[in-house]
Amino acid sequence: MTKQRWLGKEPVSLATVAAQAGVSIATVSRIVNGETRRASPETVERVQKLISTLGYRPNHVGRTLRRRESRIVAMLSPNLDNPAMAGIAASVETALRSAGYVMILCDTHDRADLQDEYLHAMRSQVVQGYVVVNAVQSDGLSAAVARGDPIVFVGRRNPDGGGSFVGIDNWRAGIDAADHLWSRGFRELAVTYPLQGSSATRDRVGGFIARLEQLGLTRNAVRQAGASGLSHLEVGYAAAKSLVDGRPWPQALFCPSDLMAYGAYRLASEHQVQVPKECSIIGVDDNTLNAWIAPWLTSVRIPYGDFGDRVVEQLQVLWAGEPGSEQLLPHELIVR
Amino acid sequence: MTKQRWLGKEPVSLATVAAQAGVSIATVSRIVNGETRRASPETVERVQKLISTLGYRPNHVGRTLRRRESRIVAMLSPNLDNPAMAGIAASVETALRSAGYVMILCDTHDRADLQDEYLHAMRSQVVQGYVVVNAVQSDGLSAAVARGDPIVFVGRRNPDGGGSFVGIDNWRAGIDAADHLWSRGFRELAVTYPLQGSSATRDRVGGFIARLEQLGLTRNAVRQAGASGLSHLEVGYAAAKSLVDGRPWPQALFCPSDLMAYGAYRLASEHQVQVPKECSIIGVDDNTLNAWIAPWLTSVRIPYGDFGDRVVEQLQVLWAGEPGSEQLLPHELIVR
DNA sequence: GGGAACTTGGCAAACGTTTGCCTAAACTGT
DNA sequence: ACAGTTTAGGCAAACGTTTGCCAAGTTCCC
Repeated sequence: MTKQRWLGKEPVSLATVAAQAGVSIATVSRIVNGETRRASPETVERVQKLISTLGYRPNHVGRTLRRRESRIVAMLSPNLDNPAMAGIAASVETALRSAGYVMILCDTHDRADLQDEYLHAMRSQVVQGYVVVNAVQSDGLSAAVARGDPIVFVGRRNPDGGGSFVGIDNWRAGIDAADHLWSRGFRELAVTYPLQGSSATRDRVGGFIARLEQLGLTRNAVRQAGASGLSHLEVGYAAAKSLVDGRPWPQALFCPSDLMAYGAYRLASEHQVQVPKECSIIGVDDNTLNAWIAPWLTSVRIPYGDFGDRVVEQLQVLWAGEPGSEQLLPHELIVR
Repeated sequence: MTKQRWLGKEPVSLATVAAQAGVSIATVSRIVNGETRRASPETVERVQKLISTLGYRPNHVGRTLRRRESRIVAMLSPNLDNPAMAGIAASVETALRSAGYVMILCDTHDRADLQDEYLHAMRSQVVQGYVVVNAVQSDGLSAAVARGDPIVFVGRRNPDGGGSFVGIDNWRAGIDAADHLWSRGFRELAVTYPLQGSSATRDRVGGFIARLEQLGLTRNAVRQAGASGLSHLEVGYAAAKSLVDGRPWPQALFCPSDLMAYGAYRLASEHQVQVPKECSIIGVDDNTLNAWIAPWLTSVRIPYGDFGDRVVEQLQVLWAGEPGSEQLLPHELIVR
């Protein structure tokens, strides 16, 4: 009794409308779905009036069971606290909505077990597709891919390879960062990275170093330091610490994410090192807040706001039974 | 054919398992739900083995239709891009998950029409409850409240009054900010606010001004400026601009949100005004990033990470048929 | 040995939709 | 007038579960 009060006092269904209108459920269903040719104009009008006065709304659960499509898409994201992830979530949500879908959001905390748990749970919910941001390797994911479930990978590629992907050319982003610093005349360079890095951060760092070698720096001339930790903020701080431990700060430091750059910045502040005067820091993401409170940071802007549309495009491709593709969006170096 | 490939090649249902096991659907259903006393130990084992080898997972849609509970909760939030909102979303998601629910996330962009559209859509999805962050007044919302739908309001109270609420004592937060600045000896004070402000920001500003009057400042001694705009970042910038237009900067400035404080900070930077040396800025929220890149900002910390548990508590109260209550969480002034 | 109680499990009705098929009645053309 | 077509709408099966009720068979107690 009290348990189902959430349904409203009057769970008005097709049957309710049909009874009031004196027609069959089938007829009401057809009218609801716009198939007006199967009923006389008077019937249609009578039923439509009743629908609006009774406030009838099709029950999606019944519809899903019958039609076998839920219009629900699951998004699995690691830590939503990361502004970049939140940006992706917002963008995808908006794009899905305008395509008539709703999004179930799952925070995997970057853990393989939680990712699997969610993948299972979402399958139970009969979701129509998955958007997996920064996927980690896991059995459940491999199984879903093998099953042919429609999955769009965002940020990181499918750990098992293949499939739909939306992101940027991370290697190229690293190259662009290197070119920028080089053209400014910096030669004492350093890079920090997360130890349990994903393909995305690895590529950024890889591109950065490879480019510098191409430009004439020896591999050892580029100082490198990794660290591990929960958040990129802490990773950036710790990595920077081990980088400058007892040594002078480099002229410029490349961090494969803005959060890591923030971590490095904190250490620089503690060391009274001025950014960017004494040490330039360059990150990746270009968080919205940078323009307001971190103008000292140069960053490779990733157009997260454009991800949503591409993700939905890819989902539609997969739903059509065609193979997905890689969508690389343009990034842009922002200097303030 | 291709259309339903997402279901997997073998949509294994109770019927599948039952057929293989040579028992009825009912028996399998009972075993799945742990009602083992209704079958012989051998049957139970045989069925359970089959369940795991076939990879059977209960279909939530069928279950929802029958049981009339979807274990889905809808969260309506304005702009997820705001780190505070993202923090709430993350916290609520985690709390819901550990209570066995999943969350559908809807970004209302602070628009009444979108809020209504989502409320309708979620009702169709037969969600079991709603978490509405910074609700705006709308017909659909009033209707949902009147219907007795379980709704927990977060951040802003129910515009129509009453109901469950999770948030902080905003008036008190304003008071605390005033006390802090006063105790530091500042007497030339100012405050900015959004023109189309919510009850939350109004209360913060109201408490701030009321306290200063109590302390002996006349109302006119507190400089005030409002502005409107899409984002609090821009509002903060514009309000600060109109505040200092041709006049000296105050000793301290209260902004009812961190984002507004960031906006004011940008203007201060453009005016070569040092923060906090020449002008102290105090915000509300205490964004995680403050410790890393905005140590100049004093802020009233809102424990967003604790919101999730309280929200779920309130939902459970509502589901039990009891009236919800107001949950005011403790805030804390953070000075760096 | 006979009723009571328990064990094991099946039947079938719901939950709200959608949709292929059927059927009358009305209309059309010749 | 009669066959053929169109119109208007109902029937019932399915989608995957859950669960109240019923029915045999077994055990137990006196």
